[in-house]
Amino acid sequence: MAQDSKPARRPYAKTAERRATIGRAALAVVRERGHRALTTAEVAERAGISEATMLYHFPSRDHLLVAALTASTEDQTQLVASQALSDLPGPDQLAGIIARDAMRDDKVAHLFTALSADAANPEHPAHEYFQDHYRTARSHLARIVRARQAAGTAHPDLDADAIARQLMAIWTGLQAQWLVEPDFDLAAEIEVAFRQLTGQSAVEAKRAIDDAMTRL
Amino acid sequence: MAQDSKPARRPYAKTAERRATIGRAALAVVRERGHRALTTAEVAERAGISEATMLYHFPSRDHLLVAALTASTEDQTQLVASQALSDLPGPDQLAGIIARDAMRDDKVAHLFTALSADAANPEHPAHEYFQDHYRTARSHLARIVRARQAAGTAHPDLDADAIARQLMAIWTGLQAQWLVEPDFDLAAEIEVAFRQLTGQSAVEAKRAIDDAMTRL
DNA sequence: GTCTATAGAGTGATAGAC
DNA sequence: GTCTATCACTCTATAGAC
Repeated sequence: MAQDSKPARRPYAKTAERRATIGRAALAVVRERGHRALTTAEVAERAGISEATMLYHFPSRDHLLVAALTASTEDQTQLVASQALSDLPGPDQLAGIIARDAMRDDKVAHLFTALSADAANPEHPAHEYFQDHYRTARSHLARIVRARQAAGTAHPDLDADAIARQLMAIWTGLQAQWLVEPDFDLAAEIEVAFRQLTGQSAVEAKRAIDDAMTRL
Repeated sequence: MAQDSKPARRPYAKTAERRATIGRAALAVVRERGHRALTTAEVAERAGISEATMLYHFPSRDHLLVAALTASTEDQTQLVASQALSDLPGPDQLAGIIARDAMRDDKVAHLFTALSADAANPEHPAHEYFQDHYRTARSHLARIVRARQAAGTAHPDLDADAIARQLMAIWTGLQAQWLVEPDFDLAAEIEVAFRQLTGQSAVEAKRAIDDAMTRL
Protein backbone atom coordinates (compact mmCIF):
# COMPACT_ATOMS: atom_id res chain seq x y z
CA MET A 1 0.00 0.00 0.00
CA ALA A 2 2.04 2.91 -1.27
CA GLN A 3 1.43 6.31 0.25
CA ASP A 4 0.02 9.03 -1.92
CA SER A 5 2.47 11.77 -2.75
CA LYS A 6 -0.11 14.41 -1.99
CA PRO A 7 -1.72 14.97 1.40
CA ALA A 8 -5.18 13.46 1.48
CA ARG A 9 -8.07 15.82 0.93
CA ARG A 10 -10.53 15.95 3.72
CA PRO A 11 -13.88 17.18 2.49
CA TYR A 12 -15.48 14.85 4.98
CA ALA A 13 -16.25 17.35 7.66
CA LYS A 14 -18.22 19.42 5.19
CA THR A 15 -19.89 16.32 3.86
CA ALA A 16 -21.06 15.32 7.32
CA GLU A 17 -22.47 18.80 7.76
CA ARG A 18 -24.30 18.66 4.47
CA ARG A 19 -25.66 15.23 5.19
CA ALA A 20 -27.00 16.53 8.48
CA THR A 21 -28.63 19.47 6.73
CA ILE A 22 -30.30 17.17 4.24
CA GLY A 23 -31.48 14.88 7.00
CA ARG A 24 -33.09 17.78 8.87
CA ALA A 25 -34.72 18.96 5.66
CA ALA A 26 -36.13 15.49 5.04
CA LEU A 27 -37.42 15.36 8.60
CA ALA A 28 -39.08 18.74 8.19
CA VAL A 29 -40.90 17.55 5.08
CA VAL A 30 -42.02 14.38 6.83
CA ARG A 31 -43.35 16.38 9.78
CA GLU A 32 -45.29 18.74 7.54
CA ARG A 33 -46.57 16.51 4.78
CA GLY A 34 -45.95 12.94 5.93
CA HIS A 35 -43.41 10.59 4.46
CA ARG A 36 -45.67 9.51 1.66
CA ALA A 37 -45.69 12.99 0.19
CA LEU A 38 -41.95 13.44 0.45
CA THR A 39 -40.27 13.95 -2.91
CA THR A 40 -36.59 14.23 -3.60
CA ALA A 41 -37.23 17.55 -5.29
CA GLU A 42 -38.75 19.16 -2.22
CA VAL A 43 -36.06 17.99 0.15
CA ALA A 44 -33.38 19.34 -2.16
CA GLU A 45 -35.15 22.66 -2.33
CA ARG A 46 -35.40 22.90 1.45
CA ALA A 47 -31.78 21.96 1.86
CA GLY A 48 -30.89 24.69 -0.62
CA ILE A 49 -29.11 22.43 -3.07
CA SER A 50 -29.90 20.77 -6.36
CA GLU A 51 -31.61 17.45 -6.54
CA ALA A 52 -28.59 15.80 -8.14
CA THR A 53 -26.30 16.98 -5.40
CA MET A 54 -28.60 15.64 -2.79
CA LEU A 55 -28.71 12.31 -4.57
CA TYR A 56 -24.94 12.35 -4.46
CA HIS A 57 -25.13 12.29 -0.67
CA PHE A 58 -28.20 10.10 -0.38
CA PRO A 59 -28.43 7.91 -3.46
CA SER A 60 -32.15 7.24 -3.19
CA ARG A 61 -35.37 8.47 -1.73
CA ASP A 62 -35.37 5.59 0.73
CA HIS A 63 -31.99 6.66 2.04
CA LEU A 64 -33.51 10.05 2.60
CA LEU A 65 -36.32 8.64 4.67
CA VAL A 66 -33.87 6.75 6.81
CA ALA A 67 -31.93 9.99 7.28
CA ALA A 68 -35.13 11.68 8.44
CA LEU A 69 -35.70 8.93 10.96
CA THR A 70 -32.14 9.20 12.19
CA ALA A 71 -32.56 12.94 12.69
CA SER A 72 -35.75 12.29 14.61
CA THR A 73 -33.99 9.81 16.86
CA GLU A 74 -31.52 12.55 17.80
CA ASP A 75 -34.44 14.77 18.73
CA GLN A 76 -35.91 12.05 20.91
CA THR A 77 -32.60 11.60 22.70
CA GLN A 78 -32.53 15.34 23.31
CA LEU A 79 -36.09 15.28 24.53
CA VAL A 80 -35.41 12.56 27.08
CA ALA A 81 -32.26 14.31 28.23
CA SER A 82 -34.17 17.57 28.70
CA GLN A 83 -36.57 16.01 31.17
CA ALA A 84 -35.82 16.10 34.84
CA LEU A 85 -35.74 12.44 35.72
CA SER A 86 -34.98 10.50 38.85
CA ASP A 87 -31.60 8.83 39.24
CA LEU A 88 -32.89 5.56 37.90
CA PRO A 89 -35.69 6.26 35.44
CA GLY A 90 -37.79 3.24 34.60
CA PRO A 91 -38.19 1.94 31.06
CA ASP A 92 -41.82 3.02 31.31
CA GLN A 93 -40.84 6.64 31.95
CA LEU A 94 -38.46 6.77 29.01
CA ALA A 95 -40.91 5.18 26.61
CA GLY A 96 -43.71 7.34 27.98
CA ILE A 97 -41.86 10.53 27.19
CA ILE A 98 -41.16 9.49 23.62
CA ALA A 99 -44.65 8.10 23.11
CA ARG A 100 -46.24 11.30 24.35
CA ASP A 101 -44.17 13.15 21.80
CA ALA A 102 -45.36 10.75 19.10
CA MET A 103 -48.97 11.44 20.07
CA ARG A 104 -48.41 15.11 19.45
CA ASP A 105 -47.02 14.49 16.00
CA ASP A 106 -47.82 11.12 14.52
CA LYS A 107 -46.10 11.70 11.18
CA VAL A 108 -42.74 10.48 12.41
CA ALA A 109 -44.31 7.47 14.09
CA HIS A 110 -45.97 6.68 10.81
CA LEU A 111 -42.64 6.87 9.04
CA PHE A 112 -41.09 4.63 11.67
CA THR A 113 -43.73 1.96 11.21
CA ALA A 114 -43.57 2.09 7.44
CA LEU A 115 -39.80 1.77 7.35
CA SER A 116 -39.79 -0.99 9.95
CA ALA A 117 -41.81 -2.98 7.43
CA ASP A 118 -39.49 -2.16 4.55
CA ALA A 119 -36.56 -3.11 6.76
CA ALA A 120 -37.45 -6.76 6.36
CA ASN A 121 -35.81 -6.55 2.96
CA PRO A 122 -32.01 -6.82 3.44
CA GLU A 123 -31.44 -4.70 0.34
CA HIS A 124 -33.39 -1.80 1.75
CA PRO A 125 -31.45 1.03 3.40
CA ALA A 126 -33.73 0.78 6.41
CA HIS A 127 -32.57 -2.77 7.05
CA GLU A 128 -29.28 -1.79 8.60
CA TYR A 129 -30.85 1.14 10.41
CA PHE A 130 -33.40 -1.07 12.13
CA GLN A 131 -30.89 -3.75 12.98
CA ASP A 132 -28.90 -1.08 14.78
CA HIS A 133 -31.94 0.60 16.24
CA TYR A 134 -33.40 -2.57 17.71
CA ARG A 135 -30.06 -3.70 19.03
CA THR A 136 -29.27 -0.35 20.61
CA ALA A 137 -32.70 0.16 22.09
CA ARG A 138 -32.78 -3.36 23.49
CA SER A 139 -29.38 -3.12 25.12
CA HIS A 140 -30.37 0.24 26.56
CA LEU A 141 -33.57 -1.19 28.02
CA ALA A 142 -31.83 -4.32 29.25
CA ARG A 143 -29.28 -2.21 31.10
CA ILE A 144 -32.05 -0.30 32.82
CA VAL A 145 -33.83 -3.49 33.78
CA ARG A 146 -30.62 -4.90 35.28
CA ALA A 147 -30.07 -1.70 37.22
CA ARG A 148 -33.58 -1.95 38.61
CA GLN A 149 -33.04 -5.56 39.49
CA ALA A 150 -29.96 -4.52 41.43
CA ALA A 151 -32.01 -1.82 43.11
CA GLY A 152 -34.73 -4.32 43.98
CA THR A 153 -37.50 -2.68 41.95
CA ALA A 154 -37.61 -5.42 39.34
CA HIS A 155 -37.90 -9.14 39.80
CA PRO A 156 -34.37 -10.61 39.98
CA ASP A 157 -35.28 -13.76 38.07
CA LEU A 158 -36.25 -11.93 34.90
CA ASP A 159 -34.06 -12.36 31.84
CA ALA A 160 -33.26 -8.74 31.10
CA ASP A 161 -32.43 -9.35 27.44
CA ALA A 162 -35.62 -11.27 26.79
CA ILE A 163 -37.67 -8.61 28.55
CA ALA A 164 -35.98 -5.88 26.53
CA ARG A 165 -37.05 -7.57 23.30
CA GLN A 166 -40.61 -7.81 24.59
CA LEU A 167 -40.62 -4.18 25.62
CA MET A 168 -39.55 -3.06 22.16
CA ALA A 169 -42.16 -5.30 20.59
CA ILE A 170 -45.04 -4.02 22.69
CA TRP A 171 -43.90 -0.45 22.20
CA THR A 172 -43.83 -0.61 18.41
CA GLY A 173 -46.86 -2.87 18.28
CA LEU A 174 -49.03 -0.56 20.34
CA GLN A 175 -47.86 2.37 18.28
CA ALA A 176 -48.85 0.61 15.07
CA GLN A 177 -52.32 -0.08 16.49
CA TRP A 178 -52.64 3.49 17.67
CA LEU A 179 -51.83 4.82 14.21
CA VAL A 180 -54.81 2.91 12.84
CA GLU A 181 -57.16 3.61 15.74
CA PRO A 182 -56.01 6.54 17.89
CA ASP A 183 -58.79 5.86 20.37
CA PHE A 184 -56.62 5.10 23.36
CA ASP A 185 -53.81 6.73 25.30
CA LEU A 186 -50.74 5.30 23.65
CA ALA A 187 -48.25 6.53 26.23
CA ALA A 188 -50.32 5.36 29.17
CA GLU A 189 -50.81 1.90 27.69
CA ILE A 190 -47.11 1.56 27.01
CA GLU A 191 -46.28 2.58 30.55
CA VAL A 192 -48.72 0.07 32.03
CA ALA A 193 -47.46 -2.74 29.83
CA PHE A 194 -43.85 -1.90 30.62
CA ARG A 195 -44.52 -2.01 34.33
CA GLN A 196 -46.26 -5.33 33.99
CA LEU A 197 -43.46 -6.86 31.97
CA THR A 198 -40.65 -5.59 34.12
CA GLY A 199 -42.14 -7.56 36.91
CA GLN A 200 -43.41 -4.85 39.18
CA SER A 201 -46.36 -7.07 40.02
CA ALA A 202 -44.13 -10.09 40.40
CA VAL A 203 -42.07 -8.13 42.88
CA GLU A 204 -45.23 -7.18 44.73
CA ALA A 205 -46.33 -10.80 44.79
CA LYS A 206 -42.95 -11.81 46.13
CA ARG A 207 -43.22 -9.15 48.82
CA ALA A 208 -46.62 -10.52 49.76
CA ILE A 209 -45.07 -13.93 50.15
CA ASP A 210 -42.24 -12.53 52.21
CA ASP A 211 -44.73 -10.71 54.39
CA ALA A 212 -46.72 -13.91 54.85
CA MET A 213 -43.55 -15.73 55.80
CA THR A 214 -42.61 -13.01 58.26
CA ARG A 215 -45.95 -13.33 59.96
CA LEU A 216 -45.32 -17.02 60.56
CA MET B 1 -90.18 1.07 -3.67
CA ALA B 2 -91.79 -0.27 -6.79
CA GLN B 3 -90.97 -3.78 -7.81
CA ASP B 4 -89.15 -4.33 -11.05
CA SER B 5 -91.23 -5.96 -13.73
CA LYS B 6 -88.40 -8.34 -14.48
CA PRO B 7 -86.88 -10.71 -11.98
CA ALA B 8 -83.71 -9.26 -10.57
CA ARG B 9 -80.45 -10.48 -12.03
CA ARG B 10 -78.22 -12.06 -9.54
CA PRO B 11 -74.66 -12.09 -10.74
CA TYR B 12 -73.56 -11.64 -7.17
CA ALA B 13 -72.89 -15.24 -6.38
CA LYS B 14 -70.60 -15.42 -9.35
CA THR B 15 -69.00 -12.17 -8.33
CA ALA B 16 -68.21 -13.47 -4.89
CA GLU B 17 -66.70 -16.54 -6.47
CA ARG B 18 -64.57 -14.51 -8.79
CA ARG B 19 -63.43 -12.24 -6.02
CA ALA B 20 -62.37 -15.29 -4.06
CA THR B 21 -60.47 -16.65 -7.05
CA ILE B 22 -58.65 -13.36 -7.48
CA GLY B 23 -57.83 -13.22 -3.79
CA ARG B 24 -56.30 -16.71 -3.88
CA ALA B 25 -54.33 -15.78 -6.99
CA ALA B 26 -52.99 -12.67 -5.27
CA LEU B 27 -52.03 -14.73 -2.22
CA ALA B 28 -50.23 -17.24 -4.43
CA VAL B 29 -48.17 -14.48 -6.01
CA VAL B 30 -47.33 -13.02 -2.61
CA ARG B 31 -46.21 -16.42 -1.31
CA GLU B 32 -43.99 -17.03 -4.33
CA ARG B 33 -42.52 -13.64 -5.06
CA GLY B 34 -43.36 -11.44 -2.09
CA HIS B 35 -45.84 -8.59 -2.09
CA ARG B 36 -43.36 -6.12 -3.48
CA ALA B 37 -43.08 -8.05 -6.72
CA LEU B 38 -46.82 -8.45 -7.15
CA THR B 39 -48.15 -6.83 -10.30
CA THR B 40 -51.74 -6.53 -11.36
CA ALA B 41 -50.82 -8.22 -14.63
CA GLU B 42 -49.57 -11.39 -13.01
CA VAL B 43 -52.51 -11.74 -10.66
CA ALA B 44 -54.91 -11.38 -13.57
CA GLU B 45 -53.03 -13.99 -15.53
CA ARG B 46 -53.14 -16.45 -12.63
CA ALA B 47 -56.82 -15.83 -12.12
CA GLY B 48 -57.37 -16.50 -15.81
CA ILE B 49 -58.98 -13.16 -16.57
CA SER B 50 -57.95 -9.89 -18.12
CA GLU B 51 -56.31 -7.18 -16.12
CA ALA B 52 -59.20 -4.79 -16.68
CA THR B 53 -61.72 -7.31 -15.43
CA MET B 54 -59.70 -7.87 -12.33
CA LEU B 55 -59.53 -4.16 -11.72
CA TYR B 56 -63.27 -4.10 -12.01
CA HIS B 57 -63.46 -6.36 -8.97
CA PHE B 58 -60.51 -4.87 -7.11
CA PRO B 59 -60.05 -1.29 -8.22
CA SER B 60 -56.39 -1.03 -7.26
CA ARG B 61 -53.30 -2.98 -6.52
CA ASP B 62 -53.65 -2.15 -2.83
CA HIS B 63 -57.10 -3.68 -2.76
CA LEU B 64 -55.52 -6.78 -4.22
CA LEU B 65 -52.97 -6.96 -1.44
CA VAL B 66 -55.69 -6.66 1.16
CA ALA B 67 -57.55 -9.47 -0.60
CA ALA B 68 -54.42 -11.61 -0.38
CA LEU B 69 -54.18 -10.93 3.34
CA THR B 70 -57.84 -11.79 3.80
CA ALA B 71 -57.34 -15.09 2.01
CA SER B 72 -54.37 -15.81 4.22
CA THR B 73 -56.42 -15.12 7.33
CA GLU B 74 -58.87 -17.79 6.20
CA ASP B 75 -55.99 -20.22 5.90
CA GLN B 76 -54.81 -19.39 9.39
CA THR B 77 -58.29 -20.02 10.76
CA GLN B 78 -58.29 -23.37 8.98
CA LEU B 79 -54.86 -24.15 10.35
CA VAL B 80 -55.87 -23.47 13.93
CA ALA B 81 -59.05 -25.49 13.49
CA SER B 82 -57.10 -28.42 12.09
CA GLN B 83 -54.97 -28.71 15.22
CA ALA B 84 -56.07 -30.97 18.01
CA LEU B 85 -56.34 -28.58 20.90
CA SER B 86 -57.44 -28.89 24.47
CA ASP B 87 -60.88 -27.71 25.49
CA LEU B 88 -59.62 -24.33 26.50
CA PRO B 89 -56.57 -23.49 24.40
CA GLY B 90 -54.49 -20.64 25.72
CA PRO B 91 -53.82 -17.49 23.74
CA ASP B 92 -50.20 -18.61 23.65
CA GLN B 93 -51.11 -21.84 21.87
CA LEU B 94 -53.20 -20.10 19.24
CA ALA B 95 -50.58 -17.48 18.52
CA GLY B 96 -47.86 -20.11 18.58
CA ILE B 97 -49.53 -22.13 15.85
CA ILE B 98 -49.92 -19.15 13.59
CA ALA B 99 -46.45 -17.83 14.34
CA ARG B 100 -44.86 -21.18 13.55
CA ASP B 101 -46.63 -21.07 10.22
CA ALA B 102 -45.27 -17.58 9.63
CA MET B 103 -41.76 -18.81 10.32
CA ARG B 104 -42.13 -21.38 7.58
CA ASP B 105 -43.21 -18.76 5.08
CA ASP B 106 -42.39 -15.21 6.00
CA LYS B 107 -43.78 -13.60 2.85
CA VAL B 108 -47.27 -13.25 4.23
CA ALA B 109 -45.96 -11.91 7.52
CA HIS B 110 -44.03 -9.35 5.55
CA LEU B 111 -47.18 -8.33 3.72
CA PHE B 112 -49.03 -8.07 7.00
CA THR B 113 -46.45 -5.75 8.49
CA ALA B 114 -46.25 -3.59 5.39
CA LEU B 115 -50.01 -3.17 5.16
CA SER B 116 -50.34 -2.51 8.88
CA ALA B 117 -48.15 0.52 8.25
CA ASP B 118 -50.18 1.66 5.26
CA ALA B 119 -53.33 1.18 7.31
CA ALA B 120 -52.51 4.32 9.26
CA ASN B 121 -53.84 6.23 6.28
CA PRO B 122 -57.67 6.28 6.46
CA GLU B 123 -57.87 6.46 2.65
CA HIS B 124 -55.96 3.24 2.23
CA PRO B 125 -57.96 0.03 1.67
CA ALA B 126 -55.96 -1.63 4.43
CA HIS B 127 -57.31 0.86 6.95
CA GLU B 128 -60.71 -0.76 7.29
CA TYR B 129 -59.22 -4.23 7.13
CA PHE B 130 -56.92 -3.56 10.04
CA GLN B 131 -59.57 -1.85 12.10
CA ASP B 132 -61.65 -5.01 11.74
CA HIS B 133 -58.70 -7.31 12.18
CA TYR B 134 -57.48 -5.70 15.38
CA ARG B 135 -60.96 -5.50 16.80
CA THR B 136 -61.79 -9.10 15.97
CA ALA B 137 -58.49 -10.50 17.15
CA ARG B 138 -58.65 -8.53 20.40
CA SER B 139 -62.19 -9.60 21.23
CA HIS B 140 -61.22 -13.17 20.47
CA LEU B 141 -58.22 -13.02 22.76
CA ALA B 142 -60.16 -11.20 25.47
CA ARG B 143 -62.80 -13.91 25.44
CA ILE B 144 -60.15 -16.57 25.91
CA VAL B 145 -58.56 -14.66 28.75
CA ARG B 146 -61.92 -14.33 30.47
CA ALA B 147 -62.56 -18.03 30.05
CA ARG B 148 -59.21 -18.77 31.62
CA GLN B 149 -59.96 -16.39 34.45
CA ALA B 150 -63.16 -18.32 35.06
CA ALA B 151 -61.20 -21.55 34.98
CA GLY B 152 -58.65 -20.17 37.42
CA THR B 153 -55.66 -20.32 35.07
CA ALA B 154 -55.38 -16.59 34.66
CA HIS B 155 -55.25 -13.92 37.30
CA PRO B 156 -58.82 -12.73 38.01
CA ASP B 157 -57.82 -9.10 38.46
CA LEU B 158 -56.51 -8.67 34.94
CA ASP B 159 -58.42 -6.42 32.57
CA ALA B 160 -59.06 -8.83 29.73
CA ASP B 161 -59.56 -6.11 27.12
CA ALA B 162 -56.38 -4.29 28.06
CA ILE B 163 -54.43 -7.54 28.03
CA ALA B 164 -55.83 -8.44 24.63
CA ARG B 165 -54.52 -5.20 23.19
CA GLN B 166 -51.11 -5.88 24.69
CA LEU B 167 -51.08 -9.40 23.32
CA MET B 168 -51.80 -8.18 19.80
CA ALA B 169 -49.11 -5.54 20.15
CA ILE B 170 -46.41 -7.91 21.33
CA TRP B 171 -47.38 -10.42 18.67
CA THR B 172 -47.10 -8.03 15.75
CA GLY B 173 -44.14 -6.23 17.29
CA LEU B 174 -42.10 -9.39 17.75
CA GLN B 175 -42.99 -10.46 14.25
CA ALA B 176 -41.75 -7.15 12.85
CA GLN B 177 -38.47 -7.56 14.73
CA TRP B 178 -38.14 -11.12 13.55
CA LEU B 179 -38.58 -10.10 9.93
CA VAL B 180 -35.56 -7.84 10.27
CA GLU B 181 -33.47 -10.21 12.36
CA PRO B 182 -34.71 -13.79 12.21
CA ASP B 183 -32.19 -14.83 14.83
CA PHE B 184 -34.66 -15.96 17.47
CA ASP B 185 -37.58 -18.34 17.77
CA LEU B 186 -40.54 -16.10 17.03
CA ALA B 187 -43.21 -18.56 18.10
CA ALA B 188 -41.44 -19.45 21.34
CA GLU B 189 -40.93 -15.82 22.28
CA ILE B 190 -44.56 -15.03 21.58
CA GLU B 191 -45.69 -17.94 23.72
CA VAL B 192 -43.48 -16.91 26.62
CA ALA B 193 -44.61 -13.30 26.44
CA PHE B 194 -48.26 -14.34 26.24
CA ARG B 195 -47.94 -16.50 29.31
CA GLN B 196 -46.27 -13.69 31.18
CA LEU B 197 -48.94 -11.18 30.26
CA THR B 198 -51.90 -13.40 30.93
CA GLY B 199 -50.71 -13.58 34.47
CA GLN B 200 -49.54 -17.16 34.67
CA SER B 201 -46.73 -16.05 36.94
CA ALA B 202 -49.07 -13.90 38.96
CA VAL B 203 -51.28 -16.93 39.44
CA GLU B 204 -48.28 -18.96 40.48
CA ALA B 205 -47.24 -16.28 42.91
CA LYS B 206 -50.73 -16.22 44.33
CA ARG B 207 -50.64 -19.98 44.71
CA ALA B 208 -47.36 -19.69 46.56
CA ILE B 209 -49.00 -17.26 48.91
CA ASP B 210 -51.96 -19.55 49.40
CA ASP B 211 -49.61 -22.44 50.07
CA ALA B 212 -47.74 -20.38 52.60
CA MET B 213 -51.02 -19.48 54.28
CA THR B 214 -52.08 -23.10 54.33
CA ARG B 215 -48.91 -24.08 56.08
CA LEU B 216 -49.67 -21.58 58.83
C1' DG C 1 -69.19 -8.26 -16.67
C1' DT C 2 -65.61 -8.72 -19.73
C1' DC C 3 -62.13 -7.33 -22.74
C1' DT C 4 -58.40 -4.65 -25.92
C1' DA C 5 -55.63 -1.04 -26.06
C1' DT C 6 -53.75 3.04 -24.57
C1' DA C 7 -51.62 6.57 -22.03
C1' DG C 8 -50.94 9.25 -18.10
C1' DA C 9 -47.98 10.49 -14.70
C1' DG C 10 -44.97 11.35 -11.61
C1' DT C 11 -40.56 10.13 -10.12
C1' DG C 12 -36.47 8.32 -9.27
C1' DA C 13 -32.17 8.24 -11.04
C1' DT C 14 -28.11 9.29 -14.53
C1' DA C 15 -24.76 11.54 -17.91
C1' DG C 16 -21.62 14.76 -18.33
C1' DA C 17 -19.99 19.64 -17.93
C1' DC C 18 -17.96 22.89 -14.56
C1' DG D 1 -18.78 18.29 -5.01
C1' DT D 2 -22.04 20.66 -7.51
C1' DC D 3 -25.18 21.58 -11.08
C1' DT D 4 -28.37 21.46 -15.62
C1' DA D 5 -30.97 18.77 -18.26
C1' DT D 6 -33.03 14.71 -19.48
C1' DC D 7 -34.10 10.06 -19.48
C1' DA D 8 -36.32 5.95 -18.59
C1' DC D 9 -39.99 3.78 -17.18
C1' DT D 10 -42.63 0.64 -14.76
C1' DC D 11 -46.92 0.24 -13.57
C1' DT D 12 -51.26 1.58 -12.57
C1' DA D 13 -55.62 2.86 -13.97
C1' DT D 14 -59.15 4.38 -17.51
C1' DA D 15 -61.90 4.83 -21.80
C1' DG D 16 -64.88 2.70 -24.53
C1' DA D 17 -66.43 -1.35 -27.44
C1' DC D 18 -68.73 -5.86 -27.03
